[in-house]
Amino acid sequence: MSATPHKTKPLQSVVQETVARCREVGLRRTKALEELLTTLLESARPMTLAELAASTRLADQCDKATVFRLLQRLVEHGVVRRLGLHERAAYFTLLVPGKHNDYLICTSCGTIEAIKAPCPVHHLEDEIRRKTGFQNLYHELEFFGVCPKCVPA
Amino acid sequence: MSATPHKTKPLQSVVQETVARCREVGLRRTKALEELLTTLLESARPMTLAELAASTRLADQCDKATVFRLLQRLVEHGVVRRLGLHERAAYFTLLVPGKHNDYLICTSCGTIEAIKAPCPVHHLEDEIRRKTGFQNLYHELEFFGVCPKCVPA
DNA sequence: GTAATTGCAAATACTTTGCCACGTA
DNA sequence: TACGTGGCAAAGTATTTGCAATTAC
Repeated sequence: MSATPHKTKPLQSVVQETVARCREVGLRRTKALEELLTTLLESARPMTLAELAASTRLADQCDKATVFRLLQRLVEHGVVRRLGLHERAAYFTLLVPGKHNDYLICTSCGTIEAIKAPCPVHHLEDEIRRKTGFQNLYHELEFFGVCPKCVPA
Repeated sequence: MSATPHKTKPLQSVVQETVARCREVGLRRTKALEELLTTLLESARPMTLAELAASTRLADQCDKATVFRLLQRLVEHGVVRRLGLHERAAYFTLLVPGKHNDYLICTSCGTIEAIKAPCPVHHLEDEIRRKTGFQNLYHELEFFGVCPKCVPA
C-alpha cells in the first residue's frame, strides 16, 4: 500500500494494531497507552517498570503508578508478558503475534539481548500441553553467563 | 558399604558431600549450613528465602538474615542457584552435580513441579557458548500455564 | 587468637493500593 | 453521564546492610 520497508512492518502500524487489540478487550485509547506500547515496541529487549516510567515518551506523560496499572491491565489481557529475568525488578515485553524471544543475559553487567536462533522448546511444550492438560501454556527460556566484555583478561 | 537404597544416594551422604564442597571453598561447617543444605535437598522444588527461614529445620535455628547471607555465599560459590520463577520472591535450589531441572508452574495456584523430560536446550547452549564467548553459561527454562485443577469446569 | 558467622534492628528497593479528580465513549 | 483512567501519597512485601557479639578453626 505504501512505501514500507519490505522486511519489517512500520512501527506505527504495529502500534495501531495493538491498540486495536486493546480496544477489543475493553481498554480505552489513551495517550499513555499509545506511548507505552510504542516504547515497548521500540525496545529490543524487555524493560522494567522503572525504565518505562522514566523513558522519554512516558516521563512527563504520566505517573509511575499509571504505568504500573496500565501494564497490569495489558498483562491481564495477554498483550504484554511479565518476565522474571533474575533481577529484583520485573521485566515487561510486548507480545507481538508470531514473535517469540528467548534471552541471553550477562550476570555481570546485566545486558540483555534477544536470541535469534530458533527456539528448541516448542516440541517439549506441545508434549507437556498434551500430557498434563495445562491450559495457556507458554515458556520462558533464558541463558545466563558472563559476556566477553566482562570476562577479566 | 552400607544398606543404602540402590537407586538414590542417602540424603545424609549427599549433604555431607555438599558440606565438603563448601569447606573446600572456605566456608565454615555450621549447624545452619547443614540444616539449610538438608532442607534444600529434601525439597522437591526450589524454595524462597521466607520458606527456608520458616522451615522446620531452620525456624528456631537462625535468623532470616543469616539464611539470606548463607544463601548468598552458597550462590557465590556455585553450590546453590538463584532462580526467578516469576514470583516476587527469589527461589533457591541446590546444585547437585549431574542433576538438572526445568519447571512447570501453575500461574493460578503457584504449584511448581520439576519436569522429568530431558532438557532440549543443551545443544543450543553449546552453540551460544561457542558463538558468543560467554563464560559460565547456564540456562533457566520454565513452563507456565494453568493446571487442570485450576481450570474452571 | 583471628577471621568468619550470626542476631537484631534499621534501611532499601520495588511494587501495590486508596482516594478523589479527570477524560473517553 | 458513567465508568475506565490518572495523579499523588501512603502502605506493603521482599531484600539487603551495619554493627556488636559469637563461634569455628
